[in-house]
Amino acid sequence: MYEDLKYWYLRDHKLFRTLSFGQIRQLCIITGFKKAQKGEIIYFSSSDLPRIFLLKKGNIKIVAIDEDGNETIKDIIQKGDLFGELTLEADSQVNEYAKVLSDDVAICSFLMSDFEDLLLRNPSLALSYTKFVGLKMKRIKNSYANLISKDAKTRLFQFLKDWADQEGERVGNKVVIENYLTQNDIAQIICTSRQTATHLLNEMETNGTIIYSRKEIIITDISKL
Amino acid sequence: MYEDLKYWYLRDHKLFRTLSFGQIRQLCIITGFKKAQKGEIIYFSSSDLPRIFLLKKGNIKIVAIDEDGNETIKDIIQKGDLFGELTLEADSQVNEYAKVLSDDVAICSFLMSDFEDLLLRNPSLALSYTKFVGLKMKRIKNSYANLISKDAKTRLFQFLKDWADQEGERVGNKVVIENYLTQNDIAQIICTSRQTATHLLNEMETNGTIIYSRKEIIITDISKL
DNA sequence: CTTGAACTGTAACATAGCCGACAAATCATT
DNA sequence: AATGATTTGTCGGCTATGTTACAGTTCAAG
Repeated sequence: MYEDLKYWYLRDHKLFRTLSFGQIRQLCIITGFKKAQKGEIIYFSSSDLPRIFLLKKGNIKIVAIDEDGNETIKDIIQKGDLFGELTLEADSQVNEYAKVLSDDVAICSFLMSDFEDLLLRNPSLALSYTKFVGLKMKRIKNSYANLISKDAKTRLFQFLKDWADQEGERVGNKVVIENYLTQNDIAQIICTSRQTATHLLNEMETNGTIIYSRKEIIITDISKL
Repeated sequence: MYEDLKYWYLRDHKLFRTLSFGQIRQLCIITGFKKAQKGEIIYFSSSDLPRIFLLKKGNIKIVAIDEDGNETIKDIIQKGDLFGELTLEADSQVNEYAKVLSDDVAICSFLMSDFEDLLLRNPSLALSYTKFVGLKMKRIKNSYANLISKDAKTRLFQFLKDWADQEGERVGNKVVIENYLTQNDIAQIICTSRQTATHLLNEMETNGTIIYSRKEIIITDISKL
């Protein structure tokens, strides 16, 4: 594999910026690299050694399947995000897979054990990582709090706002979001039925709050939510 | 303050067991210690320096108040748990307080900045701590997943099961739990109205699944849920 | 033993949103 | 252009649960 590329990818991530180039080189922990196309499904085989992944390009969704076969969207991972067992604790019984949402995707990965070694040798990185995991936790807490106490409409609003913040292209008060999700995906994310999501989106469209298409979503005035 | 007591309290916590007595002594980060009685409310004043707390004795609940004045139970903290800003990231805008549930309570606390220093000097502790936060996250994820996909009855069952696991005194298939929660508390934890909780508890009592009183809850046969 | 506050019990009513069912539109593939 | 698969639109009935409202119980404190 291209040695320089490895380092570049790691340095690029905000978590690793504190490390010197020498340190990264010396530690050199990347062991896997993968490209995939839209719709492709990536399994986390539990038999395999536990890994941490870094999404370099594109978007994927993490889907969990429970005992009854119901699918839930656990997470939407965006460019630059780390994912996988961030808790550094292998957890075999969970049944999850990742599905590629964008046109294509680049993922690199490293072994959890290697990463642990790295953390042990770099306390400041360990601290950053702890904060990173903490931040992730805070986000999850927040979004769940929303799910529970608010109704479907508010949840959709909140979701659109978040999405716009993270990925939207803002022009004045107008925000354009590239829409790589189906209405069903959106429904699953905000935890409602597909029908309700459809209904609410159409309502917003007739209100003039958004312009919806399969390619993109335009929020006509973000300041009005 | 009693120097020995400090060390003892820290060593006692599973997170700190990896440290030698010398290390703890040398680092010595405990700065606060507090006792409180049932019903007392402990505010986390945001003006104060950010701290991490360790509950040595008793139970408390963390309650958050949102913009509309609604109260939600964020967490139930039990003996031996760490709480406060576990993410090591001060977060001022959250409006939370802690209320003492058990007869009395002992809490010790240390400054977040001191703890950070400790982590920086003890990478293996940092790693343990990360895993600890991760575990906490996993628990939260699970309980929220429950809240969302299951109905109130299932949620109550799950809650009772968890509670029994954590604190129940098991005699054969019978489990006795010391009940320091009101039905309203339970309702808030499983995210339903007080009335529904009451109704479900009574239903379980007439079924013979549980024997409920304000002092204790007896699950007649844990194996049947 | 009394009194007030905090809990617990019960009922009637309203409703958000789930579900099933099907039609229409859009997209990908040959 | 044709065909099948996926996604979106729409409707009505149904159920779990929130809400409002009030009465009965328990408990602590004087």
